[in-house]
Amino acid sequence: MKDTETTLRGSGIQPSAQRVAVGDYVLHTHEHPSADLVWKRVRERFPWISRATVYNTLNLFVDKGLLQRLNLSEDSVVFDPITETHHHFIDEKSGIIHDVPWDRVQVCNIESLRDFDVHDYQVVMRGSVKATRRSKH
Amino acid sequence: MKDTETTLRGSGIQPSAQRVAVGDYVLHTHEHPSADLVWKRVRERFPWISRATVYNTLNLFVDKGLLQRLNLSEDSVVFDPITETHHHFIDEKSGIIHDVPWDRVQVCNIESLRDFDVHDYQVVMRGSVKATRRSKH
DNA sequence: TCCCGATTTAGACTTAGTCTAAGCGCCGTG
DNA sequence: CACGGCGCTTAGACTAAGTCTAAATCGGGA
Repeated sequence: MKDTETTLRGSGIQPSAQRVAVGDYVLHTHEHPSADLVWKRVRERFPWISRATVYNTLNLFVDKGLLQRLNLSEDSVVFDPITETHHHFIDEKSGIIHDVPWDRVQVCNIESLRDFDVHDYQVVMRGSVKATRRSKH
Repeated sequence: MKDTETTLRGSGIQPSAQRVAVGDYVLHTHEHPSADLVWKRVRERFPWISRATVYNTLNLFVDKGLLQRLNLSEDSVVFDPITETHHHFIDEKSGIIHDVPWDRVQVCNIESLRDFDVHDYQVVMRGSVKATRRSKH
């Protein structure tokens, strides 16, 4: 796992103890945490960190392109480290979000839309996880 | 435009003056309103309606399948009358959501996902609206 | 008409997130 | 080493969106 401090510098972010603590967790997780979950996770190691700092840091990471803010399911805004583009599948029962690799589905005719200049897109799927599915962790 | 009262009965909802007022607006709009915008619009005709009633009614409509709750863009939960499935395009500048007809783009290989049972999906696009676009209204 | 369950209401409460003002810490300079 | 300044962090107040509660009201069937 790449050194978080290096990653931050590479994106023009001045590292600090708090920012590295947030980055250590949120830039390497697959659990699609909400902002408050990030706060909780980071406090496990840095109990003194404040809520405002976590929010500021997450917003900073989003601005600098290290993190993506996702608004996929009800009642939750969620963060996802940016590695490569991918799709999302939401388990309707649990609300858990799974990543779907970019090349597993294809979207056609995006470029034929006359009215829109599409910079970015993804497929959002909802449904249930098949019983045979093994846990990803 | 189909009679709102009939639509409500058809979905097993007991009509009331307030519910019809909310339905008259929200079941026929294309402006993808937030809950508070619905409240504002409905109050233009029924100034005495309360916030709680609007929220209750919207939730009821969602439960009964008349309305879809969309979480597409930052800081907004938005309602969309359910007519037929369609995709969404979000103007990155204004945040305005546009409907994209279902057959304008195609998604392939959804059924090849071994781990998931997909009940429902859509393509969410972001970008800018081309200058030549005529207003839809 | 009366009654009972369903609906509506105002406002308190909760939750997620932002803002503000003060304090702290780190770094370069003299 | 002391100083000064800027940027980071902090606690807590504030805001906005939405839910909950308890009381009042409505409306349809016996």
